[in-house]
Amino acid sequence: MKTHDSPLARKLGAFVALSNSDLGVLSDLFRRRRRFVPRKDMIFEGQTNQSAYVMATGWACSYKLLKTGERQIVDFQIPGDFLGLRSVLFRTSDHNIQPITRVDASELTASDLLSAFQRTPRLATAVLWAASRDEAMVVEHLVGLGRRDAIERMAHFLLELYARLRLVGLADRLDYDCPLSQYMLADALGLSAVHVNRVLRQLRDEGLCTFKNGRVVFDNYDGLVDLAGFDRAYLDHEGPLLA
Amino acid sequence: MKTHDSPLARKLGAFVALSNSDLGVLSDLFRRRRRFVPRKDMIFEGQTNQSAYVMATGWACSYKLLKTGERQIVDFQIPGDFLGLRSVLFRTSDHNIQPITRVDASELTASDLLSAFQRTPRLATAVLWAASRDEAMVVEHLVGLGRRDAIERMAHFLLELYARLRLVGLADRLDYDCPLSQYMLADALGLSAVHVNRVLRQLRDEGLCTFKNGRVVFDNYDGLVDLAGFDRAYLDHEGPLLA
DNA sequence: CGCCCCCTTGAGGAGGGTCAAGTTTTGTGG
DNA sequence: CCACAAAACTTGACCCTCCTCAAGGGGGCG
Repeated sequence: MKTHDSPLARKLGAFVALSNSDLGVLSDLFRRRRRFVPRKDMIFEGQTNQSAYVMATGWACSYKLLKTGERQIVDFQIPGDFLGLRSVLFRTSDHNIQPITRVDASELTASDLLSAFQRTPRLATAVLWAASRDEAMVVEHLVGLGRRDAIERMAHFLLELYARLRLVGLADRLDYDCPLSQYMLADALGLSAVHVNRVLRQLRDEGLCTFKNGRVVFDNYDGLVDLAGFDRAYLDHEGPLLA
Repeated sequence: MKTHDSPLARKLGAFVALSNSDLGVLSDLFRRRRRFVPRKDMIFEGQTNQSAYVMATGWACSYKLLKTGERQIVDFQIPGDFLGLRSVLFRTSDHNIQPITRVDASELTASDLLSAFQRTPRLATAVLWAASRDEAMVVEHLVGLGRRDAIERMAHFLLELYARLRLVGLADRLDYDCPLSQYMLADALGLSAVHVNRVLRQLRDEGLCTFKNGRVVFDNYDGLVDLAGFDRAYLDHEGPLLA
């Protein structure tokens, strides 16, 4: 069955063994497909009674806007990720989500989720695991903004993205496609776009990593890991159910 | 009953109306009291099968350490806050928690929580609200590190703390006791301790706010809100049950 | 063809870091 | 209650990251 190969199934399956009936319940969640176009927000701050989504294809970002008009990107979402999982349980969204590429996503209501959880508690565990991992990524991002300099931040970011994409089968041995502009990287990493450009050039010049024309290539993976102080522990985060 | 006045009951009660039986279930969670001393971590990274706690009195902080030895404080915990709520559902903790003052906290196991939730679903909703608010605070903190300068960051931080303390009855009209050292502020705000000192002096010199000898006093609250671009929306975050 | 977005590079400046030295407050033991 | 040590706070001088401003080039699309 095709949906058993969905990015979400792939991601959850890497940490919790899912039975065929778990997978069946999971694929039921994918019925209401919706499509979104780049640059038109799909969820925005202050909106109430918001749906949540599971990304099937495409990239998106969640962000907040300051009074001054500056933007801080909190996280990027890739296939298999949940969008707005928190806003479905609570009344209003506290952030915006904007597609970066064309996005296909399945819409979920709170009752879809709750009934799926009742049918298979193991799936509930897996979804909680995913939510916990998302939170761990936000915390790691915060640590980077507070205590890493520009080049370490960039290296760490590119490595994290690689690990996430591999998990859903979207990265090859040592490279991946990445539709993010230098402006988006700047807003995610708390830098100016100009400095992002310089940092990328430095990584290239030092033979560590090349990001050009929408593709990231690791020229020296170990060197990059070392520079970034990258430790995958916060991503692997074994699930509570192993069997 | 005394526990009906606990900081946690006070906090949850501000957003979800809790019945007497809800409050009774809640107070059952406070049976196993434990005490911790400053500077000895109560939860640490990598530790498995960790308990969670509800703070009754005292202050603590959650933090991560970089390879280089630098520290980034992710959040502070005050009375009424949960500690390590995530680690109780998942196997290993991804951060450390250290008491700042003497801490009295009630230990909770996963089964304590789940059985309480079964007895009163409204309490489950309230706890989820609290967890969601904690996550919103982490996101707001991330935004500050990425896009606010030092003085805005400090102003925003002091205002957020004030709002949190008021909610549990630990702040007076325009001031509060605060046991945080300038070193801790530095590690939370992504600054050096020296610069924290200068920023505090600037706030004082400009007649906005005075932080001295463990006490924060707002000299010009509105001016500070304006400087910080502070918007309480992410804290108020109305619960899903109003009645 | 022209516009818009994105990338690139240079020059100059500001915010915040580091180092260093001195002062005040807090905590501990006698 | 005092003496002393350890933290915590304060301030100055200097410097480095990263920002801002500015200008130019490439590529995709209506």
